[in-house]
Amino acid sequence: MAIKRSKFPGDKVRIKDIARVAKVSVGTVDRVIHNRGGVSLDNQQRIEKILSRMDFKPNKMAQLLAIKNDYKLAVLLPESTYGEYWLDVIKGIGRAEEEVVDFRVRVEILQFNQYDIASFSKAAQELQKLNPDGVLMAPFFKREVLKLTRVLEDRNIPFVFIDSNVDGINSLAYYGPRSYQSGYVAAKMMMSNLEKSSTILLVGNAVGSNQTAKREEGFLAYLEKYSLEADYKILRVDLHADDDSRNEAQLAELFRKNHNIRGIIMFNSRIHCVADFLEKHKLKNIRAIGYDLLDRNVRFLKNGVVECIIAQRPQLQGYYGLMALAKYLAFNETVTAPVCYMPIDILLKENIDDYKVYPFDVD
Amino acid sequence: MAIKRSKFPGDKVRIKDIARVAKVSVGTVDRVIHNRGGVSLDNQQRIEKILSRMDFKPNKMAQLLAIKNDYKLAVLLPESTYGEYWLDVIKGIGRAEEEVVDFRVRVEILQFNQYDIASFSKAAQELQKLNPDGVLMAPFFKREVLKLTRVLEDRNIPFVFIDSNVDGINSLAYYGPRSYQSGYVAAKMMMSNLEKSSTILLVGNAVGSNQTAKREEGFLAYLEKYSLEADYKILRVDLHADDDSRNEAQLAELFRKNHNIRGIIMFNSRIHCVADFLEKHKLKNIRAIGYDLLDRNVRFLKNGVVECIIAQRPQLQGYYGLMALAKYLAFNETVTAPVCYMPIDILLKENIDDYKVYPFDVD
DNA sequence: CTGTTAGCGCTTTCAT
DNA sequence: ATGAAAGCGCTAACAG
Repeated sequence: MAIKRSKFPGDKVRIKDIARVAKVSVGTVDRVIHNRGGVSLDNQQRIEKILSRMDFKPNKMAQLLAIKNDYKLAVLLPESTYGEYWLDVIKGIGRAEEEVVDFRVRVEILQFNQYDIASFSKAAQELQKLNPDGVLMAPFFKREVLKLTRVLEDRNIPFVFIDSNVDGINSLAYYGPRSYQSGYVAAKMMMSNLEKSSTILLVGNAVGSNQTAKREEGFLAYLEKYSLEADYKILRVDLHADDDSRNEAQLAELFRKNHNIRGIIMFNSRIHCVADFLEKHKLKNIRAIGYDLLDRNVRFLKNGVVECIIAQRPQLQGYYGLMALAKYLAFNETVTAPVCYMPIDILLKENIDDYKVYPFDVD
Repeated sequence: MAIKRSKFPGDKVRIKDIARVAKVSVGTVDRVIHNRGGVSLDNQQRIEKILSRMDFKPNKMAQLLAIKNDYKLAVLLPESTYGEYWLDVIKGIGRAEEEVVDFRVRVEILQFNQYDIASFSKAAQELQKLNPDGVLMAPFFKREVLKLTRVLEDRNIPFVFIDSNVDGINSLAYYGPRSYQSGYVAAKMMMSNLEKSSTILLVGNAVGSNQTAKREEGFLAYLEKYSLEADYKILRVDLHADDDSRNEAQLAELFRKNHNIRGIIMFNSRIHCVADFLEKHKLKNIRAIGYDLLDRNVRFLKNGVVECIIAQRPQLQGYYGLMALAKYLAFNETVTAPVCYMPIDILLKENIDDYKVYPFDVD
């Protein structure tokens, strides 16, 4: 299909125009635009006035063409060993990178083991050696994070948090969930029409992350708010990240001892483990609710073993995080939403099919 | 905060490099890159090979700086008289426009009365006079749409549909909801724990749009699928777009005659009318479900009068629609997802607060 | 058919 | 403190 074009309306005001009006050279105008100094106070002020009067907006193309520097962004994330959650985050980062690669922004990804402080420190070291122009990170291990951000602040390197926020640190932006609130939502989904005096099983992390803990808090807060604790029996158990057979034994034991389990909520992303168990033992009529759209979770959502999954847009977190840095650095744009919480998405069998966030994605 | 920069790695291959390798001038290379013809077959093929071997990627900045044309996109949408739904669409368009305005893409918005064919035709006429390079439209009035798209196809002007799709038309892309499915989801939300043998009130459009009809179909399909029709009494009524007092009378009448109404689903975006009524008459314990996050609807969601709102990302539709055109025209990018259905978002009192789609939005 | 060249708007260096 | 001019990579008009 041939592409038609219309003439460009020559309305934009250029540096040259400013220079002509101010009766100075483009060089001088450029100096005041960028506060490079070396301009007489008189000229300085006069040109500034003209600049704003004529509403000068630099042409980004020309700017980027003329500038010879590029921006190196470092990304610090957990490895994606335990489910593809972090892969989704990286996908979003990749999409953002594509959009800004033409603006001389490059991205380097560093990963660490989310259960191993030392690996975080090591990655943080590497990051410092990279000497990036900006950093995007998931702040695991508060102490280490503080150490790192202090260095970054010293070097005037801006950084953005995703996944969870750290109080008292002046980051450029935070894009992530409100875990407490998402636990609250999960409770709502769990409790609507759950048979009274039945048992609800809460499953947590053996390793214990801040995020799952907060979700649980939110969940319990809902029960309390609507005074539901008395009507149900609440059971609590921790499962391990990798020991499947042990987990299965644990679940079997629980179900043997409790015949009235009607609801299971898993606060981390491994509801599929529970679903595996339920499916294998043909346990029906149990409402399973979990987090994060891992493929295995989605499968169980679609076949009805899992009732509901709460999601928090991992892709979007990565995308927005990187874009915030890129816009801040390459476009000199201020970040208008320094703190932005991800929507708490409620996914059911019935609405999972149309749930995609990026139509321009490759897959 | 001072911005640090690292050196740009001089890795990019330029037209000049290709020319040197091929022992021709940049002009010739440019000709084959753009298939402008006038190149000997020999050179043509040789240069093409070198181009791909050296993985030449044009520098967009330079390109956009050199090109003097701009792209004029026309947008054809309903007026936003009846609630701010279309304002949200426009907001998304505005955001997209901002992102591409530096790439010489301008946007002109034309609006019509969605209840008046003639106004659509008139707007379509204007649009043709504009002679845009691309068109984004909400295809109301199938017949008229066909007329318009035929003209556009004749002139090789690409167009994108949002809000609803038109079968048998070869649009560049479609971004919108699956209304049937969203009705199905609404039914799920309605029926979970709804008291048996109670009455459900379905409210439709007096004017009747395709979209509301499809939502209703989906809703009923759910009831049928789970054989719920027998357990409930289904009542149906149409309300009018603007006649508030008449609507109120109608509702009052219905409630007088039916004392067991426990659920109300409104298939258009005016659940707030129903909510007004419920609030005024202090009718509690009735599950009201509706569509679209108009401010008035959200208010009732937050205060608990409305239980659930189904939303379909109007902003995103506008944003993606415009971006698809812009990328196609200004960036020569193919549209990877010609048909993309919007997520069916389930909003409750508990998750409405974090529901925003654009962290970079002004508001 | 092919090469040359003058921009596009901005940055930056080098004189003055 | 200021101006002139050489690019950045690409396009397009013009000359051969």
